[in-house]
Amino acid sequence: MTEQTAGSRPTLEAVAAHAGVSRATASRVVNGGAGVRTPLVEKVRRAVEELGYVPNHAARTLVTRRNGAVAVIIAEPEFRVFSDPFFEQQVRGISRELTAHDAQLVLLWVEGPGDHDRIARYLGGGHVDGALAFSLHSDDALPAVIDRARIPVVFGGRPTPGTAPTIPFVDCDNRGGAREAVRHLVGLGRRTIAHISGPPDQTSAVDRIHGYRDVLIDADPALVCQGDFTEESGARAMAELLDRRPDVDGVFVANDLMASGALLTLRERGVRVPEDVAVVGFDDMDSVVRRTRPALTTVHQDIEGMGRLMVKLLMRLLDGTGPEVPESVITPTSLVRRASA
Amino acid sequence: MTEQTAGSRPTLEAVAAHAGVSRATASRVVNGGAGVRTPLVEKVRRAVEELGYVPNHAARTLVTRRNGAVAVIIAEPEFRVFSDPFFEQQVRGISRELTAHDAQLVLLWVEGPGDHDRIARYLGGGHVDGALAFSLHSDDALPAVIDRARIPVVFGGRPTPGTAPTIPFVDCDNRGGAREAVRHLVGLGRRTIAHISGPPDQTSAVDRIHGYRDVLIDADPALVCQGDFTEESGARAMAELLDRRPDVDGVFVANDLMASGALLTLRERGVRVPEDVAVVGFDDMDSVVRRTRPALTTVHQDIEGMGRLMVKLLMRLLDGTGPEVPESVITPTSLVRRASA
DNA sequence: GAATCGACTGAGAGCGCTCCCAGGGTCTGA
DNA sequence: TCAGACCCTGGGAGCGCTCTCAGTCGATTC
Repeated sequence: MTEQTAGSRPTLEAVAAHAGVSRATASRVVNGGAGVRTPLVEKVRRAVEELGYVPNHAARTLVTRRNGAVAVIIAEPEFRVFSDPFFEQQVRGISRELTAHDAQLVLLWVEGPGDHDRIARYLGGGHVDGALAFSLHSDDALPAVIDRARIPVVFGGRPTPGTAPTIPFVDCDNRGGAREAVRHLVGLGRRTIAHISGPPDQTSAVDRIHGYRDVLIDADPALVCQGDFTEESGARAMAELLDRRPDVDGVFVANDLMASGALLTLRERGVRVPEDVAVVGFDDMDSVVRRTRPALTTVHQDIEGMGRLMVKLLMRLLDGTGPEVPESVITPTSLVRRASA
Repeated sequence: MTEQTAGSRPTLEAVAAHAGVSRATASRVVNGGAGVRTPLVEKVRRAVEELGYVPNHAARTLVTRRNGAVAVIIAEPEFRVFSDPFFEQQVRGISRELTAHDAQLVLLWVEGPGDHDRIARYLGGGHVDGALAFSLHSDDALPAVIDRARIPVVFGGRPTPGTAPTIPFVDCDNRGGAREAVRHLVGLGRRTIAHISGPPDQTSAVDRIHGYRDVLIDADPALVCQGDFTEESGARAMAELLDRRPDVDGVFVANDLMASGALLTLRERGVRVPEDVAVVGFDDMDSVVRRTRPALTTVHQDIEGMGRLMVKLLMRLLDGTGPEVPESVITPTSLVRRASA
């Protein structure tokens, strides 16, 4: 019996032969060695080492029905989602946690509805044990596509109500964070507090408005101006707000990027921050916060931690541990006080 | 949700039975249907449809020894490689081309030397057919790790000489592009042309200096000032250059980001661009070029195309088509003339 | 009309691994 | 010293698919 076939990699069979044990025993050792006597474990380990044995992943998956890979679905309906620092941090958290679980990250990049079929086929094809996706817009058909694949999925961000009710998600406490931001402004003695909101088809934006309204129940509707989460839109919204209500003395902006834009407008108009108008952002995005003048007071969320949490939730789903449909997780936010408010 | 086969998914066997053919015939149809009579093809197709059959990837891989996945190795020895627009574009190109080849992208995120073992094991474990990696710094041990895995690999960017001699790469014509940039400055009648270079442990930076020297053989060494590819370093280098040689009337900067910094310094010092000093960058990075004043003349490279090319090269390696060791590809660059030179 | 040929089809042998189950060895208690 | 209990170990049966190879069947040719 030849031990090592030239060319191809050694198999478990070869390791077993080399160690003088059966394939079953070799397999046990390779998978942790529980229930195998120490001397045999040693022998097998040595054989593995000497032969440079690496388990064949496909063969293992075929019988275990587990392949140790998780898909991360990144949809790019618009400009540069991928290089968004928010995404980067979340994906990093996911990657780290996945590594800790010895699972692999398979990137599924969706460029449009034309890809949905491909994605569905892939997810359904048993290539991955589960998937992580990000809920973006309410008109996105992706959640439905993913749902159809019938594999465990966890969302990053709360999906639009009704889109995917059975899928657990991880989101930060957008509403609570917004409330805290607004209360902080109130606590500072501000009387006329405006809100620059994000696009209404994203739940995070909607939740943040709700948080604002929770505190300021009777606020003048003219005090809410909508942006689209970009810096320019924040600048524009701030200008409009200033025109509508020159008496504004506090602004809660739905994200840091727009807050940065708002700060620019305020400076241009000669409005002092925080003396005349106090500004609070949301996200505590490092790359933005570092460069605003004055330093931005904002609502911090642990983005990387949310990524890790998504993986943990998914792993629980895969293990079958915990409740059948694990409840979603809302992570806490905290206000970071800097100079702008 | 719907009923569908309780528990496990239908197998080829089931499809065959449903269609009244053998497993072999069903397999042929699923894999293109060549050599099967039309009525049978129809029958099998219908069975596949009705049963919602999806091939089991692991089983297929087990016998074909091909798994249709390619690893993209992203090393992050420093701050935010991932959200770098350069990377984003390249990865997008890779992703698109991979999809066109029906292959899957597996992301391998390397966070440090501690991960090397994991990566090596993964690459060697038959999880992927090949790998794509980016050569970053000369002191990086990653190329060696990858080389040891003995699977087809293609690099993005030329590796440091001696690191991985047998691995093909895709790089743009850094030297030629640099030469064109400098010649353009010469053609503009500039006499004292400086160069702001990148970090010397990256081949792209080295090649660009070489290109500069190719044209300006006798240039004063004081005309070359080193940066680290960041905007700030470009600003600093420009300041130093101005101090050393106030008579400078042209600068070739090794990348756009540093060029943007240089432009800032020039403006601060009241030096007119391009009247007093003409500036040429490198990369034609959209996000940078769009915001410089004046608009930056720069050397364009097709980054997404390079990503696609990496995949094409790898596919050729996997197919066994073409030469045993395919030669690397150097993509052309082109000068984009804008206002700064 | 029979022989030859070519085009399809299907049976069966694995790919490399895990896991069930029976059998053998060892250890303990009487 | 021997039976019974308990551990280990190894044989063997697949996991679902591809692929070779032999066999079938209709068509073509003389």
